[in-house]
Amino acid sequence: MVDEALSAGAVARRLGVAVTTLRTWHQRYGLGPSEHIPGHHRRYTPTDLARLEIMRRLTAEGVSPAEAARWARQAPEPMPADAVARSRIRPPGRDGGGGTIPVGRAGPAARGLARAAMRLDAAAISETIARALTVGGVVATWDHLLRPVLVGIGDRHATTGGLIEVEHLVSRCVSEAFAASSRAAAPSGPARILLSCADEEQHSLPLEALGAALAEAGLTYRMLGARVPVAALVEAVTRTGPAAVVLWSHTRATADPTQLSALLAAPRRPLLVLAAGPGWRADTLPAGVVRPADLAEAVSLAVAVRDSLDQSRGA
Amino acid sequence: MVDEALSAGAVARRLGVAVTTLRTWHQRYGLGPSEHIPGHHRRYTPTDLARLEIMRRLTAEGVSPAEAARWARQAPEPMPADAVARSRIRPPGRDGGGGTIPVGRAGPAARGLARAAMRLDAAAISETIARALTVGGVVATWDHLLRPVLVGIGDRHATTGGLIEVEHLVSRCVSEAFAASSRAAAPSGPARILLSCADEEQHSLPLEALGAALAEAGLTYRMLGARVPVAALVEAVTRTGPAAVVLWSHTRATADPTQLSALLAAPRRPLLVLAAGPGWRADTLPAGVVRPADLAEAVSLAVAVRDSLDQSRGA
DNA sequence: TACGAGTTGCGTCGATTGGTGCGTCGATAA
DNA sequence: TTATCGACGCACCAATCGACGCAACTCGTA
Repeated sequence: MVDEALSAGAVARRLGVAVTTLRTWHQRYGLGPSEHIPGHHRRYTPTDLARLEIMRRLTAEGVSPAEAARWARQAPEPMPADAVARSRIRPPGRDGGGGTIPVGRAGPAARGLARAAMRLDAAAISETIARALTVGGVVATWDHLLRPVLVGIGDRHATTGGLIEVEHLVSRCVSEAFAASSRAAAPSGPARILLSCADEEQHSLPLEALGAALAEAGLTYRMLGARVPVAALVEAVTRTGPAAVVLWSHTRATADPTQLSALLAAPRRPLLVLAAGPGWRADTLPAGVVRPADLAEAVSLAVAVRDSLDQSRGA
Repeated sequence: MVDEALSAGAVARRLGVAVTTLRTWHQRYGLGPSEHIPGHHRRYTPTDLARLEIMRRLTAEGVSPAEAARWARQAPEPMPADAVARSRIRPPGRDGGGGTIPVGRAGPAARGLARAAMRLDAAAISETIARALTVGGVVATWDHLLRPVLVGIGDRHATTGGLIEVEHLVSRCVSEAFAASSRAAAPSGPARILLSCADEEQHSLPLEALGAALAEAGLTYRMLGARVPVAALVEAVTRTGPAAVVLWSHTRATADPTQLSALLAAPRRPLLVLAAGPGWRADTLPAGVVRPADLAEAVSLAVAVRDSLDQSRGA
């Protein structure tokens, strides 16, 4: 009594791909039900499903679909994922498809992440990010994995108008991963760095990346989050007296230099004010504000502030 | 005990189906009298009748007959459909206590959390929440600790206009805590529950609480997050075919019943559609939508859907 | 830098399959 | 005598089938 014979639709739903894709995988790669009479409906046994699961996992790791299919086809038992991840060089094989996210030459990991995102596979997304974080650290993960994928999703969303769910899901997973990373390497001591988004700015992911990078570098910080009004920001500065403040602006619309001036004029003026993000324009920044080019520079600036503080205190 | 043995015709008349259909249901789905000698007449006990009632109600709601039969067959005592029907009648509505600052009577932990929040002390906030989660679980923590504090902050913000940075910081810490909690008790298996905010709805914290509670209960879910347009939601539903969908609306402005109707009209209609949050109005909800009163009820409803398989053919 | 070739996911279309409710028929239990 | 039984078959409809094509991404080449 094997009631586990899943239909094509059920399997597609479980994997997160379209039904037509299942058919394509069957006829292109031979990844179909073990017994299938042409013309009749496909009935996937648990074994067939396991094969497809392998296919799903490998593609989520960035392996070319053709290659993944070859592996899945002759896979008597679940294979170690390490061996796969280790072989970074992909055999010649292009990639694409209507529902993919452009990641350029950001590497197979980014490609896999994009695929997992498209099928709303939160588990695979989180796993990929977590692995990248432990292997390459926060800065590298952000620059070479997360940012390309996020930019790709953003571009696609800007042109087609869709993919909003994908964007939200990925953002959430990234946020969670950063939070977990920060928590794992959480240093102690007073927080002397304040991270905040500009007023009306709702993209906080880059700031969270910075926070995770700071935690990784042994720095403590305070994160105010998105959409912080100037009054609230100044209020927080005067109350906590941070050594450095990072203000993130993603677009020009939220990059009001007045906010930076307000920071510089605050009662307890921070040693360092960083205007981070592509929103700021160099020629409109008030004097005394530093504009880091990328995540790495922001981190090194923060580290420098910490060192100078330690030195001045003679600790 | 055997005094009420109904004949096939009586049962058929009571259910509103043909007699032959009863026979069909017996031999196709095993939904027959508990003791039946082949060739003899069927005698339905009240228990058998209850099973058939479940079958009828589920199919009337649009559930696939095979699936409905599976529910009805393996229904010991607590029937999900019963819970569903019962929840239609709203239990005595408990609005979150009309006081100005409800934190006061929410216990010392809430008071301490509020104080840490005013201090912008992220570490203390996170620690308090984490301890509450491990001690009392997700539901209790949400109801007795987090919600009072969040409501209190929200009220303050509504009247004074300040505290935005506090609100953000606490939200972020809560979000992180839920993420960590979900990750710690992360079950495996295909996600059969979809969590999403209504269109334009940007409060996702309650949904994250629900997610954490589901993970705690051993359920997997998919979280779409805030501000999900109807099109994206329907797209995700048709793509992943969840058994249940929870749509959160915090305020009336975001509670458009059209979104629920769109869910019910989706190609692969979910078994259960939950309209969660104070935004929804009971009298405007389309038929077939359940409105849980609180977090605990939402969790129990989701648990009821757990064991459902999505294949439409029985053993 | 631009462009064509190879890859790949998936939408669309007309035809078919398979699940479902129920009517019918000869035989049988009540 | 009547209601029901088991078996068979039919009509309806959603899901799926196979085939085809589109769009988009990558990469090699000019």
